Amino acid sequence: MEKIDKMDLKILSELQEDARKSLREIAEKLGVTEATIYNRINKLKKLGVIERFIPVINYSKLGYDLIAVIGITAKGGKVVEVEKLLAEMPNVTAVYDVTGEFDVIAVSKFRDRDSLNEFVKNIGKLEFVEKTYTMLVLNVVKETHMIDLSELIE
Amino acid sequence: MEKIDKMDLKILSELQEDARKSLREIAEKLGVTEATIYNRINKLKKLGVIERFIPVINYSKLGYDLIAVIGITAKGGKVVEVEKLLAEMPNVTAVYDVTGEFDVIAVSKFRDRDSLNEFVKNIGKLEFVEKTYTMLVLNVVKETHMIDLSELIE
DNA sequence: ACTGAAATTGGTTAGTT
DNA sequence: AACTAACCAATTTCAGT
Repeated sequence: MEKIDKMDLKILSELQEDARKSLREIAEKLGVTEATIYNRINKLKKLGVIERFIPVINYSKLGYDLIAVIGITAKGGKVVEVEKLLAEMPNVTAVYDVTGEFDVIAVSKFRDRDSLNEFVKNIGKLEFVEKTYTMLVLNVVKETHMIDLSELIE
Repeated sequence: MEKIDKMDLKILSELQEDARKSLREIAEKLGVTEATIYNRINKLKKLGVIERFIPVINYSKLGYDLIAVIGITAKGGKVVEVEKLLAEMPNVTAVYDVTGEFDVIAVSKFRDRDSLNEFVKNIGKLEFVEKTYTMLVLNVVKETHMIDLSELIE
């Protein structure tokens, strides 16, 4: 399909600042018309570069105060099965297949200690799970979900 | 103004589906007027429940194909300094202060092996860093940045 | 707090260069 | 691929309840 140029990256960068920013505002800033921005954003969605638009919610303010990073080792060759099970769980926000001591790293958020404990115990009991290593998050220092694109623009 | 009720959670849930969804659409779905949705969203922003709106970008399609989860141990009492340095780095998307073998877990994304190698080496050289453990991400199984709020709504 | 309507601003489409 | 221009839709404000 089509190629991503600097105008596209600039639009992405504007949306990173505020995804509800109006097309008109972006257009003015980048010196093109609204229709151009409109078409470019549609192109980026079609290409799958923009997957969706989401609110960044402070889940802590909704009571989700407990975060755990969990390392999991699967029983021989069963990594994919374990990952699938983890990915289905609504409290799990990230599942990474990784190299090293663990096969999988999962990030999960809970409203109370009981839910977290139950979750960890259940994972440990899963048929294909060899061992788990739970790291309780004491403080979220950074969580942007984004990469600064400025190095690609100039 | 203060407390978060079920209407607020329903609005958040609608925005999780699509943060650029129009106030009119949300209003119709929830059986109230646009102005109500408008005021509620502003309340949620003011309360810090909604921090911002962002596009979910497929960074892999922009060339950021290398992801690493890095465990870091800081030298005696210097955890905060290490975290601060990590948080300042543009390629680092998450920094968690954790319990266990490591003091800090960082997630970072790169465009090439050299950048990643350089990054890991630089971290290892930092004054306050005792040791690092790099887990290369082979596959992103899940990365939603969101928690399903339905358990709080009904 | 919510509504309803007015005023303002934004999104979308078609046609043109 | 981007612009103009028109049209329609959505956002924001505010008086009234």
